[in-house]
Amino acid sequence: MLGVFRQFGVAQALRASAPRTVSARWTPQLCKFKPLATQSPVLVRSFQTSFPALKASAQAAAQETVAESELITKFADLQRHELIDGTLIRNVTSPVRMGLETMTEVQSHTIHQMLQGNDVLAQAKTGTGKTLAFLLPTMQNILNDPSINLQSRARGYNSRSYVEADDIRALIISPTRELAEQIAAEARKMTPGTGLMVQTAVGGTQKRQGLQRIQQQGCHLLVGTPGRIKDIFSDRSNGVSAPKLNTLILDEADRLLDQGFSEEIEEIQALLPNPEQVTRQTLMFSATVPKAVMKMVERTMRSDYKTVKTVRDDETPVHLRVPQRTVFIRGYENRLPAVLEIAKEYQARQSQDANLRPFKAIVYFNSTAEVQLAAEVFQNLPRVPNATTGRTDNALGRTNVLEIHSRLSQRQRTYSADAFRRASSGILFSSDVTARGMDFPDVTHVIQVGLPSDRETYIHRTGRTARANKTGEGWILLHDGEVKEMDHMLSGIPLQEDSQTLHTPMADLTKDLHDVSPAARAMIEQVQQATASIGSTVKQSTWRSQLGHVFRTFSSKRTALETLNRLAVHGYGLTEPPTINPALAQNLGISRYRDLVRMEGGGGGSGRRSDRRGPERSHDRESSGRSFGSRRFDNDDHRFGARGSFSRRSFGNDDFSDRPRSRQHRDRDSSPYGSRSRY
DNA sequence: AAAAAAT
Repeated sequence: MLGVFRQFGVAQALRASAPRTVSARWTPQLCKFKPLATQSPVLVRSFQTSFPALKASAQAAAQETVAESELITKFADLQRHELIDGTLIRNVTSPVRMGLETMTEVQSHTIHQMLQGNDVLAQAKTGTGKTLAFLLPTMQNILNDPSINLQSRARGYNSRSYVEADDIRALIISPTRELAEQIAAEARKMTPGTGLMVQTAVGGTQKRQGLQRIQQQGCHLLVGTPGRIKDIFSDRSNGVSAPKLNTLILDEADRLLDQGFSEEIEEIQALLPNPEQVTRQTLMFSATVPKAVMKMVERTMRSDYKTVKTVRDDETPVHLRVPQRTVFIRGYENRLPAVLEIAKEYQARQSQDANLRPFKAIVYFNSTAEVQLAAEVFQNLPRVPNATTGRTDNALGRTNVLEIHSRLSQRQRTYSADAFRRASSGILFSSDVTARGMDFPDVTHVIQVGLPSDRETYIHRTGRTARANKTGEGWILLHDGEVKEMDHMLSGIPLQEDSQTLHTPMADLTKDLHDVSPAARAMIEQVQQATASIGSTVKQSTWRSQLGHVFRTFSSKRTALETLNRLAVHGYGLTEPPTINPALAQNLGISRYRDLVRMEGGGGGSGRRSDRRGPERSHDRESSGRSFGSRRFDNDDHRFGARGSFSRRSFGNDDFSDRPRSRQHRDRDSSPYGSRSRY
């Protein structure tokens, strides 16, 4: 079977059995080089690039979109037309393996273009099977090469029982370790019986062991993260190399090519064989292609690259298809109670409605410290004996509480990812490590706590739900102060304000909770109780970790400070907001808010006032000679004692009714927003 | 002070 491909090559197979392809519609000039077309598509391509006229015509062809009717849409047909090896197709279609039958639009277009030997920029939405789209043709191209030493052949014909470590043919780069592992896992489902070896190279794992595995088992496809890949390829003595690398794939290309990653990607490319000597196909997958990234794309890919854009109407992108709700919260201290309430409200309905799937949510925060704190709070939720099960359950019953972010060891990260994948019900507190590409089955909720750093991130996070024809819902918890930025960042996204479903978001946690409904009050108190047992150092650093993001997303620095200060006291239960380094305050542009900022300096947090005053004042250039800040603390201290674990002492924005400015802000921004239906 | 990513 493989012999057929080797003998005739893909190009001929395409012409013979699938005449309705791009190559068949290419302009007559191409026909002059007919003999070449019967050889491997790699040769056709390298020829094109060296003839300007031909290159131009190829570009013209690139503009044409392949008509829907001319594309192969069933995996089985790829085998029937002898485009893809039967074993590969069996692995994809077999019910006991991947069980796939029909290709998604991205898959059919990308596979088509790749088998033609084209460079491809695929703009595909999340959850449309991008991984398979590039793995299948990549593997086929490797199998097409007669010089490839496959695992089974090695056993049969060679004295050695392994394939070489220096025969990497395809390199797949991903922005996160988990995504790399996920891609490799999918690749390994496709390879049984083909003799292809897939290996990973990611950070956080034993480098020596990884190298050993590659050396002993060989490697045709290497999937990894930039740092480790660069590390491995820079060391020429480890025997791992890719002198015949024919395929380079950048998954989540927009991420890999943006600031912070692009340099490393270029360094990796410099370590790979020169594409002038070893023909190389480059593929980039990206849900969005910002202008800044386009420059890198054009620098990396051959000029005749093809763009695959999926525009079919019935494949609406997840972020336009999934119901998404905005919940306005009174303060940041309402965030975790609101998350708890979303979970409980759904669980209550789910227990009554067999059609609802078990609660499985990813909760996104913008800093790892926040993720850690939230996970700890939810793990600490008070447990009560459950009469029916005999176990002690917390408010969420048997829901798995997991966390994932870069502060965890790779072991813990892998555990969390696997456990959440397997869990039928669970809540995963996450940083943006899982925002892109991760495929957790059956996620019912994506909850974003605060605005993400950019629009793309919002869309990618939301894309973790409603995958594989399932439904899902998106939630975002926002403060009034973030509305302006939200309008800008998330314009055009169908967000609907929901002020009905939940009761905790607008509760005033700076006051007694007697006018809050008993159920909501119970949730707030459970969160407060769970928060109380966490150390203040942790809370202080968590608080500080949010500064940058908050001042970027709030339109008013004053409101931002008030929000943060309330969070510190009424959310975290600290006696006073943490101090801020004067230089940092300067950077954040907040040093003039002397009544709201506690400047770091001298004796430290709980020291006597006189200890703090000196250095603080000396640093503040905008000082008018009066120190409201310190006075305020002095006054507050004797007015309010710590009551229980939560001080009721007000700080900064005492409450909205006391501050006409804040109220005005709310009235202006919140109400009109709430009443206008944007869709 | 801030996701991620090499040790």
